Amino acid sequence: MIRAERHERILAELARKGSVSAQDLSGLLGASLATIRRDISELDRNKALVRTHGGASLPQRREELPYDAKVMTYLPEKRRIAATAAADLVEGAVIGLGGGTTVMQMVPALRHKTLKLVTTAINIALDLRDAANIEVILTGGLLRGRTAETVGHIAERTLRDLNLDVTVMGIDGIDLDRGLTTFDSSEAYVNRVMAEQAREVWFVADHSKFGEVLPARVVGIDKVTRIYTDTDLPDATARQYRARGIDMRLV
Amino acid sequence: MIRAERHERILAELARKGSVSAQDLSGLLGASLATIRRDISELDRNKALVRTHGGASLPQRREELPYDAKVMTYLPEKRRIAATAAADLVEGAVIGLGGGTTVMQMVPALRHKTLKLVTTAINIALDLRDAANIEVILTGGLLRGRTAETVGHIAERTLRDLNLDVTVMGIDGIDLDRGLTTFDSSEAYVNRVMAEQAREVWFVADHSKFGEVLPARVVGIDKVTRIYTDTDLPDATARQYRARGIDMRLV
DNA sequence: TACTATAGTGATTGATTTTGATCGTTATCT
DNA sequence: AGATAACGATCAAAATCAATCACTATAGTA
Repeated sequence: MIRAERHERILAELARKGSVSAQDLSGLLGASLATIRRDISELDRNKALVRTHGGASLPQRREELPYDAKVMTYLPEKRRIAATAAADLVEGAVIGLGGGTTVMQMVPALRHKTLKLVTTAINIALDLRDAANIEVILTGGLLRGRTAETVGHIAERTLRDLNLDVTVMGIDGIDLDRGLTTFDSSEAYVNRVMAEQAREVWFVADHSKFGEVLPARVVGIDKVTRIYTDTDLPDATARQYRARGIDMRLV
Repeated sequence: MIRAERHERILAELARKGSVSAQDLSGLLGASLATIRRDISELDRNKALVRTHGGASLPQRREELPYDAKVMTYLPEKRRIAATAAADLVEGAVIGLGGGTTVMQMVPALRHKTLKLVTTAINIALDLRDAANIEVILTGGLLRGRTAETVGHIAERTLRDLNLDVTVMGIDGIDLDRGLTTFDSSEAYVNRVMAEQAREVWFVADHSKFGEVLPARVVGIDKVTRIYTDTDLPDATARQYRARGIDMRLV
């Protein structure tokens, strides 16, 4: 039996039982324990299963965060920014939430508010699904694996039928001339629609995002009504944005 | 038996009974008291249960308990059923997936296939978002907290524009006369639409769901083309369904 | 064809982890 | 308080693991 076939059958057995011992696999596949262990180790490296003492079991895919490293940078600042922005949302409002690590940090502060949330990010939706006074509407659409956000015409159509009081975005780049920009153009487009449907657009991000220009444009600066960022933003920069009529909140 | 299996069976026993003695577990799993105690301690550290004098009992967070118990009941059967149904999906097909604990168990087996999935359940979407050859489309709509499924007109509209090869449903009740039924009428309606959009409807559930009739009707029996269940289903019952032209697969 | 390089497999060995039994201590029940 | 059961700590036995090496199959090269 070739290795690829053994791997498939190990995974099939795992899907069937939840966990298997190396002994059983050895008998089942007619391969030695050494070979089974090598197979299991390799599949473990590929994250297809988790190796345990005596065999293997299914990986627990419980609500883990999609970003990991990105989440950690400027985390205290992100928390302050997110908590302040969340507190400023008026009760009962209809809020659009884009994806991004900073917006994600709003979740704990949103939990006890009364709001109607419209979001493209399924991890935000999952975290807030049991909040008593929050109504969560998912845009739906094609799911992007990296960011756990939905994009495409389905998401767009859902958004076009909704009128939002405020859209809160945490985008990778903001620049006076180039506006809000991000990596992925399909995500950029959905975020643009969400911004267009809202009376106000709030931008939340730590100071490192200022001056960053990325490939895909979301909206121009003039669409942004308010910005929450941290106090490390240079005064001169803050003044430039205020001159464009944006309500700057440094926390 | 490896540790992962013992842990799962301890939790299953706990979900069923509410509390168990170390003595009983020792007899049930064929492991010594010392090992059972070590297992219980470990599960207690992971907050999966609470250790008590003489055994273990369920943790206090009452919110999640009904769902956890539902996941654990007939888990081995659900795994077998789900893995078999998943393996029978032809590569490249467009599949509709409803919610439910049995459908959820298809995730590990779906991971390595090439499919286009349309689902109302965000936990399924989240688990499969990083699968290489799977395209996940979320219906979107209003999120129901208890089941993490989306419902309402947004979900319906998304589904109406899609043609599915197969819809796989795991519904709480199936009855020859009353058809597929569930608790929540809005979830029932979305599932009905998903069934209507599909060329085939596969029903997956352990044998305990047969004969159950719940308030909200999804579709009649005649809409179901294939049923996967476990071998504990009485032969007479299986024959009745076969007489209605349904392809019964007992695994 | 014969030779060689390479990768995969299975067996062996000593190291490591897990397990089950023992025993003094602690908790629970009457 | 006394009896009983469960507990934690400890240790030896058993199972599993990692590392290594020899054997086999295959492909490529001369």
